[in-house]
This record gives sequence, structure tokens and C-alpha cells, in this order.
Amino acid sequence: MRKSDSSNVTRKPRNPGRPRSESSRTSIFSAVLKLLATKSLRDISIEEIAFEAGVSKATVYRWWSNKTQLAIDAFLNDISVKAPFVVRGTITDTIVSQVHALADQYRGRDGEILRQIIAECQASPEDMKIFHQKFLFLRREEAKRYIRIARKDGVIASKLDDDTIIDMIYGPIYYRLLLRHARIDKSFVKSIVDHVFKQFGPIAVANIRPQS
Amino acid sequence: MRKSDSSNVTRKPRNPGRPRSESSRTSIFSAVLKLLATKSLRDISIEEIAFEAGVSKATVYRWWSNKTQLAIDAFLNDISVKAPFVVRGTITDTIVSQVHALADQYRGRDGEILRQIIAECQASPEDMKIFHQKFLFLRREEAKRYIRIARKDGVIASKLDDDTIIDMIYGPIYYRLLLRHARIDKSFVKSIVDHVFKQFGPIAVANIRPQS
Amino acid sequence: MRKSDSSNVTRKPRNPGRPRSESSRTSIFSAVLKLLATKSLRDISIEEIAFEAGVSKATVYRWWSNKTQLAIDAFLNDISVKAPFVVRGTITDTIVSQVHALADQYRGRDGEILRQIIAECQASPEDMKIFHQKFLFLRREEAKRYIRIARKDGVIASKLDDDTIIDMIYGPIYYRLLLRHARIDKSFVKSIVDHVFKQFGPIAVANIRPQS
Amino acid sequence: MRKSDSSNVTRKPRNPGRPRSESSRTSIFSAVLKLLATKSLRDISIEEIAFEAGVSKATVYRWWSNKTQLAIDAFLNDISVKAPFVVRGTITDTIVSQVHALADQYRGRDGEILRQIIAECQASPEDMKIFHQKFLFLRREEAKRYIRIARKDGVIASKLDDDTIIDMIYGPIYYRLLLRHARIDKSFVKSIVDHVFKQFGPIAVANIRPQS
DNA sequence: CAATAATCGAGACGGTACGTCTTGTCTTCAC
DNA sequence: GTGAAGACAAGACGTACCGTCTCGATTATTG
Repeated sequence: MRKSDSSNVTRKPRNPGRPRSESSRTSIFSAVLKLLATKSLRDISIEEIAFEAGVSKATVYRWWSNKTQLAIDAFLNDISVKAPFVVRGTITDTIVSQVHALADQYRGRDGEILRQIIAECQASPEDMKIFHQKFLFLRREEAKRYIRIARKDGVIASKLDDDTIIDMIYGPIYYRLLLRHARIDKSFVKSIVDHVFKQFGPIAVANIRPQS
Repeated sequence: MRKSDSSNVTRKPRNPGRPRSESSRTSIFSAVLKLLATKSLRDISIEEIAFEAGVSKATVYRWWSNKTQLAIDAFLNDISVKAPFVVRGTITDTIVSQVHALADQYRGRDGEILRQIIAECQASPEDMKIFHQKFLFLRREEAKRYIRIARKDGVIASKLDDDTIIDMIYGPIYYRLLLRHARIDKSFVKSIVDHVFKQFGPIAVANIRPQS
Repeated sequence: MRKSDSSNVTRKPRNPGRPRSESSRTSIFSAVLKLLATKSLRDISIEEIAFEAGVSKATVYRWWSNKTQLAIDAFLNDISVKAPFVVRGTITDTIVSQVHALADQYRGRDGEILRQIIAECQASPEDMKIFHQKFLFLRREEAKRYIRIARKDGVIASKLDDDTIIDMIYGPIYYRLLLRHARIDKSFVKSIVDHVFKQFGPIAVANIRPQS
Repeated sequence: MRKSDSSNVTRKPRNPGRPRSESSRTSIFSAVLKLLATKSLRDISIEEIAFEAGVSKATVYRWWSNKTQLAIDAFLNDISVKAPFVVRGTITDTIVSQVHALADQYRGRDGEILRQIIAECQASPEDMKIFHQKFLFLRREEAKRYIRIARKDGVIASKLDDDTIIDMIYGPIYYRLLLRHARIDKSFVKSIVDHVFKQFGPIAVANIRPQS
């Protein structure tokens, strides 16, 4: 067998040298999440993460430029969308159930981590931008797709732009997540979504769950 | 009135020892605000504040247990309510104009500072509690008074509790303040308050129908 | 009556104003000595002394310019010469018994304090000078008087100057006091004084204790 | 010999990680000695040493637990025995010339440094112990070797133990070094050693008589 | 007896240094 | 080339004392 054969068609052009350790990557993520269970992101040091992960500090720095970006990746790697839009029943049902699922998620550990990440991003526009790109905008884009479906279905007759509608729904939830003045309980979430959907056009009010 | 009387009445119970320097207090506040104009609260060190204020580090630590609590006091000392509830026109007018004034304020320097303070509070429940007591709850209580007036006037017929109504109004604004995905512009604020007030109360409900 | 009369011979010219508190003075001395029983002079702060004495820091600073000078005064106020030259037996007896008494004293608490004071004086020529004037030179002068008597009595025939003879006797004791490589026990002191007095002239050797 | 063999034999067990910087070590020593030329060890701060050496404070603390131990090492690194025992002439000549060389050394900068180190050691038994081990005991052991030779040669017939003899010789010198009441001049040193050596041994004793 | 004056306590103040901690980089050897 | 180990420069942390100061209260002498 010749050399050219061994590097077959589908093989991507493998870099020379020792390949990146996958176990390092995952143990770093585990370490971050484990430490986040005990203290704030701000109070966690990279040294601590490296020690907890059994990895050298340089390895952490080679792959992430700071603690916030590492936390974002660890968070994304872990959650894999616990609050998806599930198409079942009316479009209103789909959206409402997603908002409730999101609230459930944010009441727990994931809300805590998200709170920490958003806090850290306040000190760095660059990190905030990365948070937008890797998390917030993707979620909002997905939400917008369903908002547009709702418009098409006549459930939303309002001329408000998608961003404003999304902020009306999720804004109060994030407000409570970050200000912590009250719990994000089910009745609160129900009040928010009821209020938003009742408002948007008479059809919406009339047809809120006509199919069921 | 005899001397003994007046001394009883007017004498304030002066503490022993050198009195606290008022000029230190104000120059520390000025220093914090000046530095907050150039960088995040997180990136400001107490050493820097002390130097900028021409004060020793110990003096800062004597009066504030950490940077966040100092920032809260500096902020409160400075703002003295730029977005008051002004009673003019209907109760709806009063509330709506306050929300707009608040949004105006948060678009500028005060929003930036508030963002920084809220971020820092995420790392410390104790600091968050102080923020609640010194700022958030006072503002919310004031808002509740006007919400109650609106209820009495029949403008709000909804059975939603005061906290939820407040979060519907201010939540989206704080959401944009903290997540920074979009500006808190006038049209956004108008959309929010219109939406909230159209919904509540019989008149609002009645007025929706004509569109259909 | 003239002024000179009114301020009579024994009356000292009393200053106006509140007189210095004698109780403060003594309680400061007590505090210093008490603290010196637990830690080194270097590790004692003036704040601690003031607190322990129930006195304000300013009172300490008003009367002593630094900790070392205060310690010197506290030490002198306390010891009142525990190792005097007692004239009994021959002049050699007098000197030898004083050296032994001094060694006894230095083995204990007083040696510890003296060690601390001498150490602190190494950092300040001014303090060292005060130590010389208030302690060392007075003691050495007294010793010299007895050395001179010994010379006159023919016990010391050597032409060595008084200072050198004193340093031969006390040097090894202070050496052990300060370097702490060995105890200043009785046999060591005996060896030193025997050695010194045997040396000085045949009379000395012959008459070391002829009277007894 | 094969490669694997040579690597076994000559390989020193190299520690992992970045090796200690030799240039930091020497520049720290230089900084200490330079600063000691201008002020007392007590008045030198570790911050100052680090700055002068162009090194971070943490690097100093990594290798020395305090200023005193650092000063001891800097001193030892620098002096490399300026007052050795040189075997020439009689054993008495050897010892006497060493004592004079030591006095010469102590009259200058080295005496000043030693004074500072001994002073600092008074506040810390641990530091004093290190001073004993790294400096004092080594020097005294060496001196004892020559004392023993002197005994064997009959120059010292006295039954006094080695430590006492050493303290008789060096004690007065250290006494003047530390109390600073008089200079350690050549005539003083000569008086001390003459006195000690005249005393010991039968010849010395015999030679005293003629004077009478 | 009032005025004057020094002392006292309490404790705030501007400073300085402490010894620790974390950051992000660098240097070495091992794989 | 990647990784572990760990030294390094930089610099902030929060604490502890320094020596000074600013108060009001106290305690003496002087007028």
C-alpha cells in the first residue's frame, strides 16, 4: 500500500504534530460546570479550572482567550437545547410550550450559569458579541421563525416587529433571571404569554385554542 | 426657654473621635463615576478609585465593604431620580411618561452604570440584596402606587398582580439594557406601554375590536 | 514678694494645663512589658500597646518618639538594677559576684527584653545612642570604677585600658545573649571571670582569694 | 557503549517545568546588598528589593520565606570567607591572624550587614536557627578544629571546653560589633588574643612570672 | 469663678508595605 | 505540534500599622 492510498479521499488534511486532546477539552468543560455549581463565574480562576481538570493552564489559554468564552462553550456543549420549539397543536401552543420549557430550564442550574455568563459579558463588548453570536441570536432567530409562522397563520395581527414581540415575551423572564426580585414561576410565565397572545388581533383572541 | 432646655432639645449625640471627612466621601463618589465613564466596574480597582479620589485605600474600605456597594452608593448619590412619576393628565399619561423618561435615562450613562452594577451583583447575593433594598424595591414600590391608582381609575381591570404588571412594562427595557441586542429607542418603549395599556381595562378591550 | 521668691527653692515651675497622667505612664510601661512576655518587640505595634494600656495612640506618641525608646524607658523603669556591685570581701569578689548576678538576670526575662532592645537599635543610630546614654554607658562607668579600684589594689596589673577589660568580661556574655548559640550558665561565667582575673598580674594569681 | 547506556549514566533527574531563573537569583542578591549599603535591613522592604532587582514580588517570595533569610543567603553568596584560617607559622599564628582578618572584615560593610542580620534574627527563633546552621555553626566548627590542633600542640593546656574558648576570643569582638560602644581596632583585637593565648598553656603561664 | 492651656480618649485620615492571589506568558522536557 | 509542569512579571487584593489630625471632655493653673 502506498502512502497516497492511506490518506484516502475523505480524510481531511491532518495537521502534523500531536493532535489536540479531546479528553482535555471535555475535562475542562466538566471542571467549569462543576465549579460553577459551587461559586460564581467571577470567583472561579482559570488556575482553578486547570487544576480541577487535571490540565495545565497553558492548555486552557491555548484554546480559549478568556474565562467567559470558555464558560460559554462549556455551557453550550452541555445544554444542547433543553427548550426546543416542538411543533404540536397550534403555533400558539408551540410557542407557549417553548416559553414554559425555557422558564423551567432557567429556574435551575442553567439559569444560574446563564446569569453568570451575561454578568461577565457586561465588562467586555467582545465577549458579549460572542455570546450574541453563539447563543442569543441563534435562539432569537429560531423564535422569529415561529413568530413569522404565527403571523402567517393570523395568530399575530400586530404590526410590531419580530424583535419587539420576542422582547415582550422573553424580556420579563430575563428581567427576573437577572434582577432576582421574584421567581420565574409558571403562573408568571402564563400571565406573560397570555397577555402577549390575547393582544395580537381579534382572531388571536377568538382562536386562541380553537383546534383543541 | 432656658439654656438647659435648648441644649436638651437641639444637641445631637456627637460621636467621639475625629468626624468623618465629607470631602473624602464626595471625592470618592466623583472618582468612581469618573472612572466608570472610561471602563467597566469590573476593570476598576479600589486602588485606582482611592488614587483618583486622593484618598487612602483604608478610607475606602472603612466605609464600603466592596466596590459594588460603593458603586451603588455613588450611583444613588448622583442620580436623585431623573425619571419621576409626574402627575399630569390621566394616570396612564403619568405612567407612560415615566417609562419614557426612564428609557431616556437608561440609554445614557446611567444605563451603563446600572448595567455594571447589576452585573457585579450576580457574583454576590449580599450585594444583590443591597441593590434591591437601596434601589430596585424603592422604585418598584413607587411604581406600584401608580399601578394601584390606575386600577382604582379603571384603567387597569386585569387581575394580574402588581409585580407582574411592572415586569411586563420594565422587563423588556431591562432585557435590552442587559443583553444589548437592540437599542431601547422611543418606538420600542411606545410599543411596550401601548401593548400593556391597550390590553388592560374594558375600554382598551372594547377598542381592539373595531379593527376587525 | 518677688517672683524668684514665690517660686521657692524646692518648687519646680509647674506648667499650666492638665498635668500629665501618671497612671497613663505606668500602664503604658506595664503594657509594653506584658506584651514583651509574649512576642518580640518588633512584632508589637504601638496601637497594641495603647490598646493594652487603655490609652490613646496619641498619648503614647506625645511622650515617646518611637517604640524602641519607649521600651528602653519601660525596661529601666522596671529593673532598677538587679545586678549591683556589692562591696563585700575583696574587690575581685565584688566584681565576680556582680558578673554572676548579671548573668542570672540575663538568663531570664530581662535578657530577653534587652536582646529585643539591642536588636531594634541596630536600625537606628539615634536609638542606639539613647540606649548608650540611658543604659550601657552608665553601667560601664560603674564597672570602670570597680576596675580602677582593682587596679589600685594591685589585683589588676595589666596595662590594658578599662574598656578592653570590661569587654573581655562582659563581651562573651553579651555574645551568648545575642547570638544564642549556647546558654549563659554559671560555669561559663566562672570560666570567663577566672580567666580574666588569673591573667592580670602575679599578685592577682597569688591573691585571688587570700582573705577568705 | 550504546545510547541508552550513556543516557542512563549521565542524565541528571531534570525537574519538569520552566527552570528557575539564575539571573533573577543573582539580581535579587545584588539588590539586597546594594540597598543594605544605604539603609538598615529593617528599613528595606521586599517590594523595594523586587523593584531594584527588576523582579516580581512573587518571585522573591517563591524562594525565600522572609527578608531575613534572603539577606542571609545574599550575604553568604557574596562573602565566600574573607577571613580563612591560613596555616602558616605556629598554630597560634594561624588563629591570631584569622581573628585579625575577621575583625578587619567586620569593621567594614560585612560587619554592618551581619549586625543587621543578627538584629532581625532576634524577632524570629526560626531565622536565628537558620543563621546558626548556615553561618555561625559552620564558622565555629572550623574554629574548633584549630583550637583542637592548638591543644594537641600544647599551646592550649586549659581544660576549658572549645565553645568557651571560642567565646572568649570572638565574644568581645561581636560585643563591640553589636553594641557599637567602641571600635574593633587592631589593638583591641591584639589585646584579646594576647590575653587568651598568654593564659593557656604552660609556657604562657611560665612567662607571666618574669614581670613580677 | 471664669479664662486659659495642656492632656486625654476616640477614632478618622493619607500613606506604605505586607504576603497572597490571579493573570497571561514563557521555558523546558515528554509524547 | 500539543501537553504538563511550573517559573515569571505584573499588579490588585484586603489588612495592618504608621504617625498625624481633629474632635469634645477633662483637669489643672492663673487672673
